[in-house]
Amino acid sequence: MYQQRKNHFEARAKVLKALAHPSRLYIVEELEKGERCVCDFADEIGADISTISKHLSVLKQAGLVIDDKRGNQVFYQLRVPCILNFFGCVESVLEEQAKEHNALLGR
Amino acid sequence: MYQQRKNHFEARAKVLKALAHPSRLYIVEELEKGERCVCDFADEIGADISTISKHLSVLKQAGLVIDDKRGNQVFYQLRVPCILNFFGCVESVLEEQAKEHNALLGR
DNA sequence: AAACTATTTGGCTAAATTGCCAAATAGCCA
DNA sequence: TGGCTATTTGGCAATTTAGCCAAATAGTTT
Repeated sequence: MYQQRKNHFEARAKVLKALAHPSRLYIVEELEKGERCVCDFADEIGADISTISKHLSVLKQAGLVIDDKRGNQVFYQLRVPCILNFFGCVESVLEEQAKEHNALLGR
Repeated sequence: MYQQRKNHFEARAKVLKALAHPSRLYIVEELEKGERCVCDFADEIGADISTISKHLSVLKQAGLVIDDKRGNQVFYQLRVPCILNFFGCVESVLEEQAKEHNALLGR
């Protein structure tokens, strides 16, 4: 059952891995508001532009964003509109953790 | 805007990272059907039991599963019920990729 | 063409992840 | 107690990832 669908699990994992980085999560959240160019992120995140560019490349490889070069800037936008809902569950995991943490502290 | 919520993005990323592995995705999918013990997975996945145990530990650390020792077995179950919906979006990313791939091949 | 801006790529090091084996731990049963 | 089963932990090598700098590429402007 695992071996037969191994490729499928690997493909899923690749998408999740692309999302599993704080800077990339921020980028995805920002892109939900609309397209952005690379330079928009560099200041906000506080990393080298080449680092941001590589993060965007990871998201692109995973099929999460598409890029569009206009002039000498490259604009990125989300390719799949459902990412935000996607995080509802992640949040509920974090909430459960918070609850338990508080319970352990006797609150 | 990023710096202020950095901790939040890091917490989210941790959860996603825990899910971002083919074997762990399989485990999560199986756990949706009900609790399982460690040994159930070893044969199916074809990895060393210690490897499976470590995967389960990663899921536990991330708050995704809880464990319950009964006798000399340890049973794991999902802690958060929404994980399955969670994958709807991942699937749509994969479908988009497939579409584009076919388009490039002129199908 | 030269200077300038925006982005990507290559190279490097440091850190994290994966998965195996061997050893340790815990519970059960004779 | 001793042996057996199930699971976890420690240690190790191989692979991957992250992020910086420097260099390359592409487009714009003078």
